[in-house]
Amino acid sequence: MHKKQISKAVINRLPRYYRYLGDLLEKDVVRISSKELSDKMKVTASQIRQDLNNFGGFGQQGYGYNVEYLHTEIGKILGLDKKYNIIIIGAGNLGQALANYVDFERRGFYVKAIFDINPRLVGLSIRGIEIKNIDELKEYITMNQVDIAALTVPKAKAPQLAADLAKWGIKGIWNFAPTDLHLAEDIIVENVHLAESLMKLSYKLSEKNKANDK
Amino acid sequence: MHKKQISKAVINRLPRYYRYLGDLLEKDVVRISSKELSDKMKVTASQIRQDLNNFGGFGQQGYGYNVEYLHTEIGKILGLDKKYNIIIIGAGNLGQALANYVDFERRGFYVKAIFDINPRLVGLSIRGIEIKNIDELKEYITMNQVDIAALTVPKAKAPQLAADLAKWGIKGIWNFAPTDLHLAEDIIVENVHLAESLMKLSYKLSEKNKANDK
DNA sequence: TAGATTGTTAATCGATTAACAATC
DNA sequence: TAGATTGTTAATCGATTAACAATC
Repeated sequence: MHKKQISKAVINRLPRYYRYLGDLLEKDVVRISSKELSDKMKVTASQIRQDLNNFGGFGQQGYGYNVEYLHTEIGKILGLDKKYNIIIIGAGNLGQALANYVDFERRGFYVKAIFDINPRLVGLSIRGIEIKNIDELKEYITMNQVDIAALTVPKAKAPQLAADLAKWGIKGIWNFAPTDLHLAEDIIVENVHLAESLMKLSYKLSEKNKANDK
Repeated sequence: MHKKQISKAVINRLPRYYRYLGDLLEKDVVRISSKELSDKMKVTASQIRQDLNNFGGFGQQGYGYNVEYLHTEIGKILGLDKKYNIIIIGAGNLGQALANYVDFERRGFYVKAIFDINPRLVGLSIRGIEIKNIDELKEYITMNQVDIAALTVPKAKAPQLAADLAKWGIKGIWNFAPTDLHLAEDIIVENVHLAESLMKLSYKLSEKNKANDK
């Protein structure tokens, strides 16, 4: 059976749908039409229906979509019905911020350990999660089920570390280092490049300035 | 004169070009062809040439591109030749992580103040930058030139705060709150939705699992 | 039933890739 | 000059939007 590949553009929009549906759910909204949702989200109703129908018919003619049901189904598509064990590598400010972000657990992402190279940080705890020495990383991954490693280490350290993580059996890397990790393609990498995000903001600001100067 | 609008896809790629060129520059690489760069970046040479030619002819036939020149020119396109004053609103973990991220200054982004509602944080300093009471926000913005506000506050507070910031004359918002800010269109918003990034990773992981189960 | 809204096909639009003449 | 590589046009591909029959 030939399953049509879902386009990347669609996947990128799914978390946003999920967020809006979660917000509606909190407001006890029971049903919503693609038109109503399109008004809220500033996208076309057609796009919403096309996107959802990549995964199945979640709506009902003449009625629209049941908010709770659609929220749950998109959650399943995103894999949020599963639990993931995360380790954070790099206990700097960003690593600590991630470790403190309790909301992740609500979505099934559990931070199990933090690793750092700095002996002054090793032994400390964040939210009850111990900072371990990075020397113990290999053994930890081998002995525990770890699904995701969040990489908040300096750029220079990231590629080698990522290669090691892949070798030791990590499945996914949430990469915050400002570099691309070129790994075997069965290792999933999701990048968060803050500097690039800020540059986009900078671009848009200077575009606006140019427009105003005219 | 009719200036062709640059597509969003192109803008999104510019910071990545800038990063690769910066890396080449550090390695003292003088020239690079679109073909060589395409091999490194895993994109087509054709796309690189198309992207760059939206902004002008930066290369030379038979030679390629001068790395330093191209780096500088893309920097100008991105507005990195200008200086920006940033304030951070929300001195939680993420706000503190941003305040500590020295590298931003290298690119012309200067963190001038941090604001928080929590009286226990007010008065503390991060890298010599004082945490002020959020009550002083309006006056600060009015009295100082502030270009960008990084918003690292809880979701519930973000929309009202963003509306206030817009009213008080902020030009750009770097939004880390997991919500969309619907503001007048002359206010530039750049979102960093960490939870959505993690969901994409989750999706890709569960896709891989499904493929393996077959 | 009549009205509303989906699911889905077809049309349009835009982005990417290929190809090659221009030119360094 | 000959070889290399750009800048740019044309062809292809994919994503978005429009339209409407199906159906609740």
